[in-house]
Order: sequence, then C-alpha cells, then structure tokens
Amino acid sequence: MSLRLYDTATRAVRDFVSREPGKVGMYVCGLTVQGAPHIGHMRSYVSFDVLRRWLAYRGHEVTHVRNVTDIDDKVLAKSVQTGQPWWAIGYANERLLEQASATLGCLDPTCEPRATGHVPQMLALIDRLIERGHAYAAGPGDVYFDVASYRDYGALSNRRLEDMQPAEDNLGVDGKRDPRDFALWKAVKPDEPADAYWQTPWGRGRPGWHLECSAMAHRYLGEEFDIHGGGLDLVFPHHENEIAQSKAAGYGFARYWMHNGMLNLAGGKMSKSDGNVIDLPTLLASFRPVEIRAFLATPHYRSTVEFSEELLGEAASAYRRIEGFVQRAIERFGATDTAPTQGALCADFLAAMDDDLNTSKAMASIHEVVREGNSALSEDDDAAARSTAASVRAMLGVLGLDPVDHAAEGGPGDDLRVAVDALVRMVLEQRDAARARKDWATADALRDQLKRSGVLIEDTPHGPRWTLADGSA
RNA sequence: GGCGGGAUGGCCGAGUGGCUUAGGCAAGGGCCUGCAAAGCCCUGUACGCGGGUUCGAUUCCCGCUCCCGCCUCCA
Repeated sequence: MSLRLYDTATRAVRDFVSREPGKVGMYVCGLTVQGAPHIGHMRSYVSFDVLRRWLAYRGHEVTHVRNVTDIDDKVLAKSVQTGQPWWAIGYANERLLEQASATLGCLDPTCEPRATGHVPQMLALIDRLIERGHAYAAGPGDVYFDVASYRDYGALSNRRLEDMQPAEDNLGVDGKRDPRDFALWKAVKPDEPADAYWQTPWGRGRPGWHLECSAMAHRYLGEEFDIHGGGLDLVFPHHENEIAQSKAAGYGFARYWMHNGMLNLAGGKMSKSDGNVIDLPTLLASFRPVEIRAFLATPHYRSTVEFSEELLGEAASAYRRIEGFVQRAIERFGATDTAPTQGALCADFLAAMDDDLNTSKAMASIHEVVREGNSALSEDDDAAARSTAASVRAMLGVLGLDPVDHAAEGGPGDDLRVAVDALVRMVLEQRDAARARKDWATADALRDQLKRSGVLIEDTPHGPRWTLADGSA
C-alpha cells in the first residue's frame, strides 16, 4: 500500500507520487507575524510536522519551506499604533513563533524565508506577469493582478468568478480595473511607517499579501513542486491567488494542496480578530508540551477540533497511558534496549498513516500494542516487552511523541527533580522498613503524605516507583 | 445568497452496506495488591430527523433541521 493524501484542488484522496523519486518539496504557509501565535496556529504547525515526518519515514528526502510574512497591513498598522518599528514587531513575534514550534517538538523546516528578504524575486515575478498581460500598474506604486486574464481563477476553492461579488466600494478609486483584482504591490501610504517601502519601476511600495509565497516557493522549490499546505482558511483568497500568480507566470506550481482544519474555541474558529485566543504559554502552566502536542496530533488533521482544557486533559490522560508503559519498560530495560527500530511499526499503524495520515486510527493501534506490552511486562516476558516498547517508541516517534525525545523539555518543577528524587527515596526507605515489619499504618501514612505533596507511589514486583501527580515523570 | 465540511454510545473520536460493528477518557464489576496505585479482564449496543433504494443502511440516494468554515484580514 502506498501513501494517499487528500488534495484540496481535486477534492479527492489521491495516491501520492513525488515529482522526483525519493524527494519531496513542500511549501507550508507559516504566519504573518502581526501578533503572538496561538494554539490554532500550532495545530497547523504540528499537522504539517507530522506529514513531514511521515514522508521522511516513507523514504523521502523532504525539503520543507515555511515562510514568515513579516510585512503587511496589520504589522504596519500595529507599528503606527504602538510606535515600535514594524520590523521589530515582526521579529519579536517571529521569535515567539519559533519558540512555540520548538516547544511542541516540531522539526525545524529546511528553510524559513522572510518576505522582506525576497523583494527582488517578487519584482521579477511582477515583471513577468505584466509582460504576459496578467498584471497592470494602476498608479504610482500600485500593481494589480488581472483576475479575468487567468482562466482557471477559482478552481482551487471551487468558486466561479461571477459568484464573487466583493463590495464595490473602491472600484475606480484605487485604479483597479475589476474589484476582484488583487494587489501584487502596494503603494506607500501617508499614514504608514515611512521606512516601509522599496523603490521599484512602478513606484515606491511594498509587497501585497500572496506575492511573497509565489516568489519564495519558486526561489527554493522551483517552478513546480510537490505539496503546498496551510490552514483551511487560506484556501481563498490566499492560495487561490498564489496559484493565479504562479501559473499565469508559466510555472507548474504545487501538485498537491493540503489544508488542516480549524481549531475552535467555544464553537467558533480561534482567531485573533475575534479575540477568542489561547496561547501556548498559558497552557504550559497546566500541561506539558508533549501532552499538548498529543492533543493536537491525535484528531485527523482535516477535522475541526474543539478546544477546551477538559478535552486537553482527556488527551493528556490517554497519552499518559502510553507514556507509562514506555517509562516502565525503560526502567526495566533501559532506553537503549527499547530504542525505536526501523520497520517496527505495526501494520495497522502503517496503513492508517498511509491513508491520508489517519492519526486517530494510528493512535488506536498504538494503544493496542501498549496493552500487549503491559501484559508482557506483568508476565515478565522480557523479549516481548522489549520489542513492543521499541515498536511503540518507533510509532510515537513518527508522530513526534516519543517520551524520550520529550524527556528533557521538563514539566512544572522539573528543575527540582534530582532533589525530589533523593528526598522521596529517603521516605521510601522508611516506608520499606515499616512494610517489612508489617506496620501498615506507618507505611500508608508515609505514602499519603507523599501523595499530598504531589508524589504518587506505586509498588511493583521490582520495587516502588514514584511519579508526579501532574503527569511529569 | 454561493461554495465546502460536519452531526456516532456519559464525553472525545475512527470507521463500515451485513462480519468479533476501532481506540481513548470517564463509570461499574473482577483479577492482582497487606491496602492502594498502575496494569490486565469484563460490562455499557451508538450512529441528528423523515422518506427512498436494498434481502439488509449508521454506512448509498432525496428532503429537512442544526452546527462550523470560506466568500473581508486569518493557520
């Protein structure tokens, strides 16, 4: 069985065949760095990180390009509003984003180009579009894409040009020939920061939204590449416009279009403009990064996900069941003996992932293997326990959820682990002594005391073990 | 109004024309344990409403209701 992916452009699941055997070029829309990222953004990052890891597992060398759009209307508006330089705002938010991405265990992209660093490529593209009759300069600094000149406009988002009836408020005012035309290049405006422009043959201005992605995808992945991804809310107009720009310029552009579903809060899309936003630092007060990642990675990437702390808590509990097994196996055999091995993925998992990244089903198969592993562990079937642990770790690894990879990231109070461990051991020695003389009252009192301090004790045939009540082990 | 997605057992969430009808969380019972915890075993018969096709539909078709997204900035 081979990998099949849902392609937005054809609205169907298709066999994935890369342009070049063994290589995949993938462009994923990152963010416009106008504000701090929220977990809805992170869902997109995690979704495409899973895709990238799966492509790699399936033997592809992946070139993963993810853009940072560091200049646009909102960044400039914010600059005027706060008095901060627009480039400082963008950079600050870019760093928050980078941090959030790393915290959730997303692999770094191969390249993360910024819009402002690719103005020459954008100008070249505009030039080419004007030459081919698909774009026109409308006034000093303004260049528009002529939507009517591109026959397939609307093909991706499945809408017809005549169905699009944008407000005709500024028809003629800004020099547009058709209200549906979109800006490739925008003229400097008096109420925007004075240093936000480039000199061009069409006048002073700055990039319009959409242009940077066409230019940068071309720069790093070539005229045609395999996968273009992003959030479902980018299908129109952003991706539709990217296609128009790139194809009208004569390039093949993306062969598969993939879009992740939205993250909802209280029934509606989590969105900065609606103000219903939760960011990662807020959640880190109560949950570990790996638990948040498990929450984001378990539902199918195309489904809408409802966010709530309760739901996140459920996902965390489910993850802890798996993690508990891996930890017990590692305590017994060591991390090396349970190291994930290539080819250790079970057939159900493999089939689920190949089927348009069905992570829900894939997680179900991990849970089944965990059950086998737990049984092997309690029956002291070391060989079986070892191999199931290696298998579970391999499968988790593909999802970016191997507990060992996340061990260093730390949960609340993690810096005190060594000290806590020493103290708990002292208490456990006393408790062992009490148990040895069958003084159950004393033994239980010690255990209860630890529990009140957030330390959970479990007696196993191989001695007592402790974990923290919040799940960080 | 146009386009698209969705409604599954207490909750989350896969999936399928009929088969042992995922998996998890929570709950109850059991095993294990000095008692616990963890783990394992068992239990819970669900597919929004109304029609239709079919020997048989949660799964296919039609209609309806409700929800969500896009159509303006948006991961």
